[in-house]
Amino acid sequence: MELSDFLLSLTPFDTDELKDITSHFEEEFIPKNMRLIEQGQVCKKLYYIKKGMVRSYYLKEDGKEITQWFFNVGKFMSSVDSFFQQRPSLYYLETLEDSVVYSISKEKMDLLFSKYHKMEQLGRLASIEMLTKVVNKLNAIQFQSARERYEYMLAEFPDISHRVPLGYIASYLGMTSETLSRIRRG
Amino acid sequence: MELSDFLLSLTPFDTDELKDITSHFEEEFIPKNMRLIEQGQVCKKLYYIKKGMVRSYYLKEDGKEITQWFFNVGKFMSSVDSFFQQRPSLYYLETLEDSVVYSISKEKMDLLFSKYHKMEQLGRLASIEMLTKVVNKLNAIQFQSARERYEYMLAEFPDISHRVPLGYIASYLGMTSETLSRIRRG
DNA sequence: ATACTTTTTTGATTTAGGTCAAAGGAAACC
DNA sequence: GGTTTCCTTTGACCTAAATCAAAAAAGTAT
Repeated sequence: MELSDFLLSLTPFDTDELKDITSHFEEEFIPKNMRLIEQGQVCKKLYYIKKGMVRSYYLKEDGKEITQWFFNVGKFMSSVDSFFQQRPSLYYLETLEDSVVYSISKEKMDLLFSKYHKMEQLGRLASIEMLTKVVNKLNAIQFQSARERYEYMLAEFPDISHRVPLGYIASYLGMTSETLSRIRRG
Repeated sequence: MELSDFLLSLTPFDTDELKDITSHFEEEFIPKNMRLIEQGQVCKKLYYIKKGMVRSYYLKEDGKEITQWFFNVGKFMSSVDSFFQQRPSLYYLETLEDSVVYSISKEKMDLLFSKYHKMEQLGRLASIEMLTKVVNKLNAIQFQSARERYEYMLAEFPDISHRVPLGYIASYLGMTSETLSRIRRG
């Protein structure tokens, strides 16, 4: 989906507004397995994913990677609290495929927020949408068996489940690769 | 904290705006153990907690209550996606103590959102704050031992941890009452 | 205070899923 | 094409936490 269509799906901008807003984004081509931001850095950009896929992850004390979220085509993506509060990111962001994204800096985003009332609305709606999804995952993780969690994943991200390494999905679901492998076997 | 101070802490409203906004809220006194909304109902109000405490919970298939969140004094509280999307709530909301809240209907809230650009901003900031907290909990739950999860709880809600029944906290943390009791023993 | 209900604690037992280790398979690289 | 490295699968074993059950403690109501 094009950025402008995505924006329209959340808030009824008129053509001029849309043109102005999208002009603040920059297109970037990012190859597979590139980091967009490092743990500890302040996240400077918010991204819209035009093509490809991205994950956020962090390292546990023992050095193990924990995948925290998958960001699919047609969504905003960032290390959210790092971007909005401009503090060090707890996560890495990394492309899982060759990707095309539109990026915008915090300064430009703030400018759009203050210029357009509707842009604030969009920000609010997008945040609530994200909040709903995270709460969903939390419920899935909190009291379900490993198998049920995998089924939640299949329902929530059907396309992703077979496009990324098993180990990433396992840690996203709070289980080991071995367990997920056994679940998939049946 | 008074509602107006809370609003000011997020967004710099001027006095007239603040007066108008707070006038749309209604004060309500709600005794302990009252339900503010039922699972399956559309949530009609957003609340600010002036005094007291509230929890959200849902019932698993086997009838067990799972506490999903604790809402403390000085915060907004609602069945968020039910309120904003006006669809059936997945949760109950129930007071844990005699409480005083300020409530506002969806219609009035939408009116304020469209009247004041800054109100949208406030909505966005409050959503992101909530999002950050839920993500925190998710990380705690996803890969930590029962004991570590309890320690997260002590850090995040120090005041709550000893004010509500142990069973509520246990299910909030994704463990049984027995396990939490053993953890507390030492 | 007394009886009744609900919550918490404690102990014994079970089990889902983790850990460790090693073998197959797939990608990536020269 | 053949190494090398990484990823996934499989098996054996172990452990944290669940379940079951029953006693103790704390609340609530009469």
